[in-house]
Parts: sequence; structure tokens; C-alpha cells
Amino acid sequence: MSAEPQPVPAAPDPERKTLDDRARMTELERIRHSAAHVMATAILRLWPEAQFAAGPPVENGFYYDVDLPHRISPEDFEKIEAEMKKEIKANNPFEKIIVTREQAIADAQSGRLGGLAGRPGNVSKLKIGNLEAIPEGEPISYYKNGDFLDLCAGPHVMRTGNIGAFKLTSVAAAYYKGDEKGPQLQRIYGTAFKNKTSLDEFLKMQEEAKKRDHRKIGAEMGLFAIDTEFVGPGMPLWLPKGTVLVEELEKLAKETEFAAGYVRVRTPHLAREKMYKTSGHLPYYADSMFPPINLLEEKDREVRDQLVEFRSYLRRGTEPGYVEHFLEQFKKSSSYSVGAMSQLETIAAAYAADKSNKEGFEQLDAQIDGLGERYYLKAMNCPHHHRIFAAEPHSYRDLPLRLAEYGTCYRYEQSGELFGLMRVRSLNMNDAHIYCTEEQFADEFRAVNDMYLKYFKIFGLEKYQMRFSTHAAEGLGKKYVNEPELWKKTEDMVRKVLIESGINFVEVANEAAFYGPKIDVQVWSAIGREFTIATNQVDFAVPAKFGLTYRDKDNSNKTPLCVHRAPLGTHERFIGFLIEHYAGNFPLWLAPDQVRVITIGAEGDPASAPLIQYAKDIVNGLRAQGVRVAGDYGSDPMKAKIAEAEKLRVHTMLVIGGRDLEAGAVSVRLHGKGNVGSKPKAEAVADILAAIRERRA
RNA sequence: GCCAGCUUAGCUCAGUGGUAGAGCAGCAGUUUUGUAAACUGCGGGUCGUCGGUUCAAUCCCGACAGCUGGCUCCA
Repeated sequence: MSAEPQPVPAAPDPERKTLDDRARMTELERIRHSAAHVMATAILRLWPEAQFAAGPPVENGFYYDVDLPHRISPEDFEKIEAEMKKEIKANNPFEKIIVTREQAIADAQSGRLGGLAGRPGNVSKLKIGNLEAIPEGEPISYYKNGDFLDLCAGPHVMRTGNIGAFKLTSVAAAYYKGDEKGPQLQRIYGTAFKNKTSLDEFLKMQEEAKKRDHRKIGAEMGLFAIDTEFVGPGMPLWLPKGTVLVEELEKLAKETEFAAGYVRVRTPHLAREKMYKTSGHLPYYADSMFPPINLLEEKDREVRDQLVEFRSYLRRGTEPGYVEHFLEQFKKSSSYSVGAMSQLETIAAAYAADKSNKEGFEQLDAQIDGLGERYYLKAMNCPHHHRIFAAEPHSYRDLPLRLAEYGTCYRYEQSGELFGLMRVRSLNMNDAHIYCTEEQFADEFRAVNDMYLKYFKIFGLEKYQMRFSTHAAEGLGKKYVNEPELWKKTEDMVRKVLIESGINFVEVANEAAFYGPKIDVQVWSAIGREFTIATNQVDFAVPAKFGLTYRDKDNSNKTPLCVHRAPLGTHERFIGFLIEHYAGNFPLWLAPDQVRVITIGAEGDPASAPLIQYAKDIVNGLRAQGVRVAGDYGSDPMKAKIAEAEKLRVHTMLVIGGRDLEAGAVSVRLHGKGNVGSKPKAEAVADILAAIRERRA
């Protein structure tokens, strides 16, 4: 991929790290940043023509983007790592050199920058682009280790030998400066640590994450299936055992929301185009909605087919007289209205006058589109909920009104984005919209945050963070609704509540929703991986577009604020997260298979008949209490039955044999924990029921 | 959508230019048990789809689809 030297926009990049930000790099980040330079050094020794772009430390390691005709594959890693080891062993110092912009441009022109030596005819074009992004007045510096000279603001470790342990991990494609239109580079990922022990720990965590992969465990446990052939990619089917998880989560949410004063509603999965034109979603998000369903009556269908044909003739260029002929035929055969027909004649006339007439085509397209009704699959529930608000008149006495629904939404995510349950095209949201006055906002918002914290506790999530996304003034009218004052006012309100309630949050600019500020909730799983599971937004714009009002005390009509919140996010992503978090070993209240009664003795064997009856009584008793329980009365050896139940991750196994029957006891075995001993039957049953009721961890 | 890799039985994976194998699972028997696997037998595959090269393609080539890892995106 040999890219032309790229023109780079000189506009200041809001994402760009300042020199102060960089100076705060942790020791580990310095090690990784330095490892990126060492990797570049190694790659240049193997392929001297390589061109480098950027090589920063990232969350789990580092990468360097390289432009190189040779396609680097994991087979090359060993070779690169061997060269890296040499450079580390040489223990070269990282030398900082301050230069002028002119000097830097000259070194890039000669190919010296980002190389081991001058490379005549091989301009360091990506580095020139990087140079242009450095604001005037900011010092320009190089770092040099051995022969490798790189444009770099640092900081680094003192010497290459300070990189204790490293490993190259993967190679992927990346755009230069993240610009889809820019050249595509090879991004080589690696990780580095201060010593081998830490590296091994990290690799072990990666292994553990692999074992906990929700796609793998989901298949093993029979939770969900993705039938790409008949249903479609990104549209999971919930199997019976996965449905248990879905419904337990719904039950939890319904109880919690009922207690918090929510009311439930239900809405269809489709709506007319007008809905999303009004909400503003269509102009902003048309690309990620499924294309519309066009409802055409028979006569409209005919007209449409004729118009489409007419259009394609016009586009192709027609024989003289065709247009007139077509219109003649059209008048005779169709039920098209006189007004529309005369418009069509106008288009044809305009076309005759100017064959490149773009406007005419647009009018024709609009006519074709205007036929029939278009329905869209909903990509979010809010517009439907707004119409529920609009369905009845409201007074300030009705507020806050909290409408909750497990709404199914459909989003046409790009094919490359789909990922197991984590990124899907059909999703079930734990959705609710709170309509309230400005005065009520703080209390409502605080209550929503409390609900999050309550859930975190139930699922044993110790680490969380809220990402508070605000707008950027440049995006007003494009990415964001053009209401600068409302933006400021709402963001201030949100920030105030976050600070007052001591919530752990960070603020990020320019990532808000188009209608208001957004909060993404990040949590960390049991093995320390981050997931964004929920989102929470304030909407000051769309209720007004739908003309939603309530009658206030002073007898005037006012527009309510709307808080969008989904603490459990979508079932799909949340369950995906829970699978990793619990490694499939769900607590009793969630476990698809809660209890299995295993008999030492088989059904059909007369000697075991009393034992089997005892077992069945236990099973029936638990089932009557709503416990998901099964009995294994087969002739397999007990060890085999246990192995089977363990493999299925049955939470509690009640093993019973002659001894238990005599004592009126059961012997309790917990998944993953082994035999915990014998207990009176009634006690064991009471324990199980209590653990489920309390949603014990 | 873009780049790269991958696609053989329900699952995990062997294998070959001459139309395929193992283990587990499944099914049928036998066995009758104290905390992770008792024995025997049987069935199961258009080797992702479509096209090309070849006397012959699961294998070589191409297109498409899907998956995986990234990039971009995420109301």
C-alpha cells in the first residue's frame, strides 16, 4: 500500500494530547511507548523501506502503525521479536533531541526520520503529516535509540534495557490518523511489562478471558444461537436456558422499577416514517436503521413500476419521441392523479431542455418515494414513548411520569461491528423514559443513579465509572441540535448531580447524543475487563419536536424534560457481560439449571423404588415453588451423573442414596465447590428458596 | 463498510488432486452405583455457497456469504 504524501488538515485536533498530558505517562506506559520504538527499530532492520506513522501506548500494550509493501503476519513476529531482543540487550539510551521545524522537515524529506539512516528517494511522508499536526510554537523533538531516529514528544524509559518483558500479539489494519479516507496501514500490536512475571500474569488473564468468552460458554450451556443462514447475522435466538436469564433480569428490573414508581407500557416494533422525521433520528441515524418497509397498494405499485422504468430510460438516454410516447401510454393506463401527471410532464420537458438536469431526477425520485407509506423498524423506543405521553393530556400533577418497557429494537449495525451478543442487530432494552419538570430533574436523575448502584451490588460489581459526554460547539446544527443555551443548562444540571452524589465519573467532550448529554456506564468484570453496559441520556429537544406539553400551575403549557435510562442496557450485551463475569457459573437465582436431584439407584430397579419416590417428592416440591429443578434417575453410575451436572453448570446437586433416604436427608453438592455434606431435607430446601428469593451472590 | 485470517459431523479437531477420519455428544443395548465420566454396538458429512482449471476438486484459482481479529461507527 504505497500512499501518496497526504495533505493533512491543520485544524487543531481536540483529541490531541498536550505535552503536559504526555508528561503524566505512567512508568508502564513509558515502557510500552519505548517498546513501540524498539519494535519499529526491529522492523526497519528487516524491512528498511518501512514507513511509520504513530506508535503510542494503549490500554493493554502498544502498537505502531506501519506502511510496508510486505504484509506482516504472525509468522513474522518471531523474527521481529528476535531483533527487538537485540536492541534491548544493546541497552541503548533514549536520547531526546530538540530541533527546529525546518530541520525536522529536512530529515523527513531525506527519509532519515522514522528510519535507521537516510533513505534517499523514500520520504518519511507519514511523519511529515504528523509534523503538520504539531501546533506552531510547540517544541519539536526527536527520540533516538541506537540508529533509530523518531519524531516523538516522549517520554521514554532511560534505556532500551528497561523494557523488562514484551510480546507481539496481533496485526490489524488501521487508517492513518483514523481517517477512513486516508491510507490504510498495518497496525502491529504488542504488549510490554517491567518484568516477565507481570507479562505472564497478563497473558494468563487473556487466557482466562478466552475461556470465559461468552460465545463459547453460550454454546456450551445452550444459552443462545445465532442462525446466520435463516434468521440473519447479529440476531440471536434465545434458547430455553438463555431465556431463563432474560426473564430473571426482566423480573429483577420490573420489581425494582415498580418500587421506584415506574409504570409499564408496550409499543409496536414499527412506526411510520413521520415518527423518525419528527424525532430527528432519520436525518442523524438513517444509516444505522433498517431500510424502510414500503407499503404500496396495487395501483401505486403499477405507477411506481412505470415511473422507475421511465427514470431508467431517462438515465440511459432515450430515442427521440420516447418521452412523449411514454407519457401518452402512462395517461391511458394509469390511475395517476392529474396534478402528479402534469408534474411529470414538467420533469420530462426540463429533461428535454437539459439532459443533465439533476433537479428533474430528484423530483422524479421524490415522486417514486412518495408513493405508498413507509414504515421503519424502531431503532429506539423513545419516539413511541413520546406518543404515549401525547396520547393523554398531562398536568404538572402527573409528573414525573416514568414509562418503562422491555422494548425490542432493530439497528442495522455495520457487518464488521457484529460480535456475539455484544453488538447485535436486534436488541431488547431495559428502557424507560422519565418525563419531568426542570425542578424535578435532579431528584429523578439521582434516583436513576441509585438504581445503577443497587444493580452493581447485586451483581458484585466493585469497579464502575460513568462517562459523562457533552457536546462540542462546532457540532451544533450538525451532530447536535442547535440549542446552545439548553445544552449548557442541561450539562450543568447533570454535572451538578454527579458531583453532589459522589458518583465516580469522567467528563468527555464531543460524544453526546444529538438531543442531549449522555452518560455511559462502564463496569469491570471479575477478571478486570471493561464493558460499557448501560447508557443514560437527558433529552431537552425531542419532546418539543413532538409538541409534548403539560399544564403547569400557572395554567401555561410547558415542555417536559425527558431522561432516557437503561441501567441493564440490552439483554444481549448485559448477559454477554454476565457470562464472562461469572464464567457461566451463575448465582442460584440466575442459573438456568438451579437444582438437580441425583439418585444412587435407577428408576425401574425395584430395589430402588422408595429412593426414586423420595427423589421425585423433592423435585415436585421444589418445582411447586418455582425452582428450576430436574431429577436424574437414570442407570448411569453416580459419578457420571455428577460429571454431567457439573459440565452443565447445575448450581446445586442433591445427591441421594439409601443412607439419605433413611435419615430424611440430602447430600448437597455445589457446582465448582464439591460436596458440602449432608443436611436434613427441609433445611436444604429452605436454603435453596431463601438464596433465590434474596438473589444471593 | 474497510484490511487481514479463517470456514471439514451437533462440538473440538485430523487429513488427501482419485468423492473423508478421531474423540466427545446422540441413539440402542448391557451394567445398578456414595461425589467429575462403566462397557458394547449403531447412525451421522453435497468438506460454507456459486463458478473456473483438470480425465478427476474437500484440496488449486476466482467471486460471494458467514465468522474471527482490528479500523471506522455506536441514538
